[in-house]
Amino acid sequence: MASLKDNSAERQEKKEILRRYIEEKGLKSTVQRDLITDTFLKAKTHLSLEELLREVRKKNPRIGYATVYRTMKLLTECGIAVERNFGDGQTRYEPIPESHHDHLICTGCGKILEFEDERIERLQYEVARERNFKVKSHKLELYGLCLECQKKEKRT
Amino acid sequence: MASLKDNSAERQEKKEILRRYIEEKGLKSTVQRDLITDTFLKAKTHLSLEELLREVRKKNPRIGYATVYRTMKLLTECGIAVERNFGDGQTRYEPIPESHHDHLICTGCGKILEFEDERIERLQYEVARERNFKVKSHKLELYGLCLECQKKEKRT
DNA sequence: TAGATCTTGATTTCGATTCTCACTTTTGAT
DNA sequence: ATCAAAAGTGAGAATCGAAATCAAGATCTA
Ligand SMILES: [Mn+2]
Ligand SMILES: [Mn+2]
Ligand SMILES: [Zn+2]
Ligand SMILES: [Zn+2]
Repeated sequence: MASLKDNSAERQEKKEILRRYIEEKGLKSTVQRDLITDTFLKAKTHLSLEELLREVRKKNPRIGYATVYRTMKLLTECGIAVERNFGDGQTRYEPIPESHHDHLICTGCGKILEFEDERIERLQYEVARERNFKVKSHKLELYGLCLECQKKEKRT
Repeated sequence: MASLKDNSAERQEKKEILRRYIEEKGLKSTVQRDLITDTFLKAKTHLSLEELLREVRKKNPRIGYATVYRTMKLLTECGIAVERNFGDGQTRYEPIPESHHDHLICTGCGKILEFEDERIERLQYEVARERNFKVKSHKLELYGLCLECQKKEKRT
C-alpha cells in the first residue's frame, strides 16, 4: 500500500524547509509565496514558468510574473526546487527529488521520462577521476521519440 | 608519427562538403563565408559567437555579426559544425568530430575536456530501449573543477 | 554585361529573464 | 491596535542572445 502518490507529507516537509529558510534569512512570508509554492508542489513536474504562472493565476489572477520568477529562484536557493534546461529555451522546475535522476525527452510531444542508472553514474565518476576532475553536478539527457511518437512517425 | 595535429586535410574535406552543399542548394559562395569558415576550422574549438566574431574581424573588421550567426547556422546545417550549449547562455560551436564525444566542463576556469566512453553509450541505449524510446541524440556533461581550479580552491 | 537571385550589415524585433521603483505588506516593538 | 523599518509586489523598462527585416551590394549564369 505504499504508492498512492499521496505526496502531501512530502509537500509539508518542503514547505517547512522554506519556512525555516525565510526565517533564517529575515525574509517575509507572503500570500504570493505561499500560493506559488503550493501550486508548484502540487502541479505536474518539469513546469515552465509560463505554465506555472497560468496555474497560479487560476487562484489569484493578480500575481505578477516577476513574483513567480523571484519565488522560483527562492525555492531553488532554499533547496526545494531544481532548475532544468531541456534546450527549448525555457527553464523548467521540478520539486527536488529524493534521489538523483536523469531524463529522456521526447522531441515529438515533449513528454519527459525520468530514469536512474547507478552503473552510468559510477562510470561518469570514473571518467572524471581519470582526468583529475572533481564533479559537482552533471546532466544526462536522451532526446528522441517516445513509443506513441514513433508510431505517429510511421504513419507519415 | 600520426599525431602532429595537422588538420589541414580535415579542413579541406570540410570545406569541400560546404562547397557541395552551397552548389546543391543554389547558394552563393562569398568572401565572408570563406573567411568565417576558415577561421572557425582553424580556431580553438567550442568557440562562442562572440569569440569567433572577434577572431574573424582581425582579418576583416567589416564583417557583421549577423553574418557570423547565419554562417554558423549554415555550417551546422551542412554538417561540418555542431552547436553546443554548456549552460552559460551562449551557444558554442565545434567542428563536427569523427566520433561522438561528451564533455567535462570546469566551472572554475571554463576549460572543456572531451571524453568518449563506449560503456556509457551502451548503457544509455539500454535504458532507452527498456522504455521503448528511440534515441536521436544525447547530451552528457560533467560540471566540476579541473585540477588547477581544485588547487586554487584549497588556497582559499 | 544584364539581370535574377542571393548575401550582407545595420538595425529592429523577439522572447526569456532580470531590473527598477513607487506602492503595499509583513513583522516586531510599542 | 499602532507604528516604523524592512522586505515584497507588480507594472513596465532594460537586458541579452538570437532571429528577422530591408535597402544596398555581390555573385553567377546565360
Ligand atoms: Mn525530473
Ligand atoms: Mn567537444
Ligand atoms: Zn512523444
Ligand atoms: Zn578549471
